[in-house]
Amino acid sequence: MASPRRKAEPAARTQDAASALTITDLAQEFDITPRAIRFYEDVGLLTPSRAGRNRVYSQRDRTRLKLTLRGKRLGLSLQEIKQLVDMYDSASDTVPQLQAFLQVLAAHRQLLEQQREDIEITLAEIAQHELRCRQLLATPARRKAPRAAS
Amino acid sequence: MASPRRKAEPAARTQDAASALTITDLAQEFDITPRAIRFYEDVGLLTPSRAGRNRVYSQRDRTRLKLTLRGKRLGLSLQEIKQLVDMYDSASDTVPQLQAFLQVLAAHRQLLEQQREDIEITLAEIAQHELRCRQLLATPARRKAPRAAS
DNA sequence: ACATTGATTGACGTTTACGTCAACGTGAGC
DNA sequence: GCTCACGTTGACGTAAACGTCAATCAATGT
Repeated sequence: MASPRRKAEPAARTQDAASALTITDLAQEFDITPRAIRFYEDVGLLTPSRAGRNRVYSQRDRTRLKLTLRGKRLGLSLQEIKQLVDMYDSASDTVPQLQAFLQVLAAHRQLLEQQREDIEITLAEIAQHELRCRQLLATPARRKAPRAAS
Repeated sequence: MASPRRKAEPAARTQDAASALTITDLAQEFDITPRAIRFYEDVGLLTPSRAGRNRVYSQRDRTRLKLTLRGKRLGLSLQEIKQLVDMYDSASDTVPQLQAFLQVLAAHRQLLEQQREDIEITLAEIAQHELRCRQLLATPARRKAPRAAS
């Protein structure tokens, strides 16, 4: 309980050394549970190497995790996220592959543009409501006047 | 099968007449199933009146449904949506209520602003990828050149 | 009168995205 | 040698958001 108990790094076994991350490193950095990270691995979003039994995460994994969480904030399913992220570092080279690629990109772009519009509208409405609230709070306490707006 | 089979509208029983909507009306308009609409009612998002056993939806219900679906596109849960939508037409009048109101609005605004940022970033990346794809497709068929980018 | 069409009410099933718990291994430090 | 914190592997549980029946009822066309 007293000693810092750092994980000693056995002289960089096979990996890059410096960029090696444990599962709790990632969990803490992104404020999620190890369970979630393992689940993302099951889905195929992460593919950590192993040091014995333990998972070792590279910077590539870290990036993919970051993208994953961003996708989640946008309401995408893990499958959709995988589609995107896989393409991000696959760099296909055949013509039909590239065309399919473009299809998926276009679909996602449309979705995102729709979302952006929804967000703008909602933000505008929220601003309206905030304004009204503040005005009501600013009025000198006229209690309960259920009049219709003029 | 030949006759249009419209639902005759029994001389506007108790409601506004013109704005009366059936569940399938709504379902078709918003391209969802009646089941989903009933589910939204269970959650408390919709409160249709009844014509006998059948549900009758007002324009208010229609609006709330529209807001609901917009919320869903933004990845909000039905509970979160209910929070927002309920406030939209509740117009509380006590000071603590208004302050709580503002709290919820601020929270949602923050969430939406985060999302907007995520979307901008993702759209930018997608644009990048689309560009790269199109450039690859435009190159005069040099098959498989696994060179690193210069 | 009767079949058809549309709506309703349970009730159970399903998918997604993890949470939770148990049992076990394991290197570090005392 | 023992503990102990950290990690792993199942396995099962769960909440959200409906889907999918089945049974039933009600109005309507013919």
